[in-house]
Amino acid sequence: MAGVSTATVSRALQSPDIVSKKTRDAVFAAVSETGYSVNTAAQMLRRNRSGTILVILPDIANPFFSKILSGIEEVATQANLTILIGNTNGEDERFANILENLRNGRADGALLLNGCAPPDGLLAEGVPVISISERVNNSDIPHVGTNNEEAAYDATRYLVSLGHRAIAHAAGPDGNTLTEDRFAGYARAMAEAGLDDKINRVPCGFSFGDGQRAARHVLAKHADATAVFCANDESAMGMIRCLQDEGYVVPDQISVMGFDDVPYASIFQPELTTVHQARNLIGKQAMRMLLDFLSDQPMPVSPTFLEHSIVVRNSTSEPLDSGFS
Amino acid sequence: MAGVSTATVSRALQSPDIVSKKTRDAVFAAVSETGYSVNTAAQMLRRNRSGTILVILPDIANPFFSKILSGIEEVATQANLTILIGNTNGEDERFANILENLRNGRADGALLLNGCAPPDGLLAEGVPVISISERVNNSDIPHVGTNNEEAAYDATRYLVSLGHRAIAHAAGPDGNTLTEDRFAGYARAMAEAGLDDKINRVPCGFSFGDGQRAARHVLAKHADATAVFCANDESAMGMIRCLQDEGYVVPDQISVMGFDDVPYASIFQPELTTVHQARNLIGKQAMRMLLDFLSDQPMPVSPTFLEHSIVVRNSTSEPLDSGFS
DNA sequence: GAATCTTATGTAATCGATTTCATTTTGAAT
DNA sequence: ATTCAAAATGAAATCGATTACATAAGATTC
Repeated sequence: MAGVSTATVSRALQSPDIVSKKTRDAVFAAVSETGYSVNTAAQMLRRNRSGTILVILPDIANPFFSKILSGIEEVATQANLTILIGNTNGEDERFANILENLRNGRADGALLLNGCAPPDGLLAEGVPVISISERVNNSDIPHVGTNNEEAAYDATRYLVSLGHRAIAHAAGPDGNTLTEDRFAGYARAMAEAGLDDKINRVPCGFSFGDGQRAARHVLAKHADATAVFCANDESAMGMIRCLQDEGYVVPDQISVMGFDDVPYASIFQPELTTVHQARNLIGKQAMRMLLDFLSDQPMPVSPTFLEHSIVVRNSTSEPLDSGFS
Repeated sequence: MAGVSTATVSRALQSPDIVSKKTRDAVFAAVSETGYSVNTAAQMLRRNRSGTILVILPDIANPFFSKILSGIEEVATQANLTILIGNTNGEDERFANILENLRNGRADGALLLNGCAPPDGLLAEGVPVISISERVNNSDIPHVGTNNEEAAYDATRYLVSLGHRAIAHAAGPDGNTLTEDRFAGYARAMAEAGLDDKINRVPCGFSFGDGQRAARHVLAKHADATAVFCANDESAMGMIRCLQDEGYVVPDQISVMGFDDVPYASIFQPELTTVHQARNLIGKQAMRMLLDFLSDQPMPVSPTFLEHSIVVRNSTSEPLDSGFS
């Protein structure tokens, strides 16, 4: 004890400026002497704040999320907030359990990366939540991410500008807003180029294996395609690998484009042409918005979109005149 | 309120069996009616337990850690524990901040995946800690992982068994126990095969770029090498890519072997021959041990090693008689 | 039916930090 | 030196769940 009351200790630690220099020094000295550390539980209880925000994602191992996470962490750390990561694994029960953290006070707010609306009643009243990357359908949850429709439009236009006409789209999993947004952008660009009759939506998915399967589908049903725009990078790599296994040369005979620009996109052979998302910035921006909510700032109603860009590498080129044969 | 005291509510929720069926039902009814949720802060304060364990790792984005994490999570979830992830980014300051969670009561114990000893005094007294994967030098922290010396020995023996003689080792970063253990296993296998004079430790690192740089080193200084055993998969991929860029064919002219068996090892071309670590089991085992500590079981003194295995894919083959030229 | 033992519940203290309110100290102004 | 405002501190209530202890209700035995 430094000869002062606990009240003064608390003040010295939380708002050093309202305490006289003399006692402040005494308190800090005692703190470092004893190795005292504020008890978080008591603080949480009294303040009715946990100083923690919950990040909910479907799969921690997915490299797509890692940069977003770093962005979130950066801002959270600056603001002295802890982040608690909840891995849903795509399971509703896990999701529900994770949301419990908002009701029992373990977290003050949440960032939602799994694109699922919290079931009715599971979301505590007035708890700030922001969705990232994947919009949540039919909900008024504020959103931060990439304008997927626009980005897919740009990607498709790029392929068109190379001279491609028969461009297929390997779409993501059904019931996912990313899938719909990206398909819409693709379809718009195709229509605008007068290629309505070339619009081909190939059912695919987001995994490497999905891409391989979709490649066989393309070869079987759309053999005239000279380019495929895939819903994400992983499926694009699967698509390419399967095409190569079948003896096709990418991009000479068929161009393949991805979406996301994951770290591996530039290591894969051929290096992947793709749509770059500003993942770090998305994370930062979302976290900043959540901070605003936590200090009772008003919520924006329209989604916040961050810049995307087309990254041209070696998986796309001008088509052979005849298409591949 | 269900007509009972708060004490009874607490009992009904925490140990349903010591409460009469009638009141138990009444309490549960009231709970689901009101959507009541136990306040974690108060519970933590009173119990002097957070029900949280801290997982400290250097880089959340590293795919090597993801499977370990899933294993940890599985066991933790079963035991009704929350896991808090701390990302050090390799920075000491971050590390210190993260350890603070053990002293302020936010977490009850920790799993250490960064291979760094907690600085003196920063580790709260009597807090259980287990190191995973990377041993912590000069410390008595219990350990769970792969026997790296043995695994590297097995890997090297596999290359020897293919007929290789001039086998270089691209070692990991200095000052890392993994680096030393793996080099030791390599050296032991080489010596045992009468190849002491062929032992070549090439400075490398764990990243793709490190592997590329090390490849140039090998070409420049050890042109007789017919095989390279790399410290991990990522550097092995970099090594292969650089060799390919220089016009060599892997594995025909030179074999390259990795370590870890990360997800990408089987997608990379050529598919990577590597050492598989039971990462999920390692995570599970470590978490189980931590649970034991938390319930005052004694700690094991010797490290717990889980099975590893050699996964043969396409980046290794028998050497050309003459080595590459 | 009384005595005894079990089981179920309530009362009240407790965990540790924060904060309102009251009190004391300091400093400035006259 | 006196007065008054401002600044610094302390006392005590509070957050919500748990639990030792006390008491009440119920079951069991004779």
